[in-house]
Amino acid sequence: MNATPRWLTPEQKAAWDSFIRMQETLIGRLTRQLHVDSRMSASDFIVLASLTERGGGRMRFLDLAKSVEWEKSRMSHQVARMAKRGLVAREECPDDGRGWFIVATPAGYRAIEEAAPLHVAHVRRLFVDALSQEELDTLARISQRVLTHMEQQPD
Amino acid sequence: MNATPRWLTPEQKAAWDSFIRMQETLIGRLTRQLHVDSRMSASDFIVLASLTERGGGRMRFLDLAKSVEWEKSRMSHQVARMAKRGLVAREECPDDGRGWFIVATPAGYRAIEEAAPLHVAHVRRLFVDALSQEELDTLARISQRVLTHMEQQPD
DNA sequence: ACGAGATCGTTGACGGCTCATCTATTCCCC
DNA sequence: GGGGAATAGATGAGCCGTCAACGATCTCGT
Repeated sequence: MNATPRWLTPEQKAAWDSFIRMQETLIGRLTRQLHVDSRMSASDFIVLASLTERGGGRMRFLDLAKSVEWEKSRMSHQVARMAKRGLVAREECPDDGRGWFIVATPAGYRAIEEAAPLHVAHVRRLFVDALSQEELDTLARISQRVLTHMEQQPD
Repeated sequence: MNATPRWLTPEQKAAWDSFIRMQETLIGRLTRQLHVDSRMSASDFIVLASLTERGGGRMRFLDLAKSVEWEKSRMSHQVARMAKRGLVAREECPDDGRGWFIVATPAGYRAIEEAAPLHVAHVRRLFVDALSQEELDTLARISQRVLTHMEQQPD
């Protein structure tokens, strides 16, 4: 007895389903809109935003990866693609022969500065405007609770 | 005056950030866990689940796509991959020479039946168990509100 | 000073997603 | 019944993400 039930209750399933549906629809629309507006992927945006805001336009590779919570492999591929398109550049690191600095190029700055206000406008239009400040606070609290809970769980 | 502000308020930004972080972490962990447990992608899972639950194991291609709200191109690629791995098969449609039925193979049934309880267990462990039923209801209501709001917005 | 192990980052293979374009059929209206 | 528009679905290019394996450099104990 007290076995974990095999399925979710209808109420639990309803919550899960609507969360998943909302999240997929919202992320999908924002991603497509970002691409249409700015010819940038969500990954490009996040990397440039973190690099310029939190790193002053210049960060060690792994610090950059940590700042957006990505695995190094993902960041490595991403930086390679962005370097090819001229959004960032790699600079040698004098203190550590293995390492690199990733630098936002002028084109990278231009790209993020043009994209950011448009992106924020869509976030507002599709998400923020749908909810009251109280609902936003509640969602933040719930999200934080799930995050904290996950941190305590293995994998 | 009354111009739309360029950025979000700190409270709005906090809500947005924690939602995004939660959603990415949660989806990422569930996806990886599904692959480890069942050698299946989230897409495989969704398609097989919809096909077997809502379609009795046999559905017209576009009905299947609509049932999971995917574009036909995405579904076409997905079905091609799944067919190659033997999870589904295509059957000709007598009523419409352009169309196909997508059928879950025995291997497909086996795969979803093995994967589903494991997946649900992770959803419970990482998400449902983090929240009270009241919080789940609140999240469902908020998600629904965002969805409804998005439906009224162009693109 | 040297070797084991840790750390920094890259690479290749593979599957997944989007967009644009294409073919084959069916519908419908004259 | 013939021709144009709509519909069903496939295809190819290009980017993105994961996993596993790898080479290069650094660190630290002895």
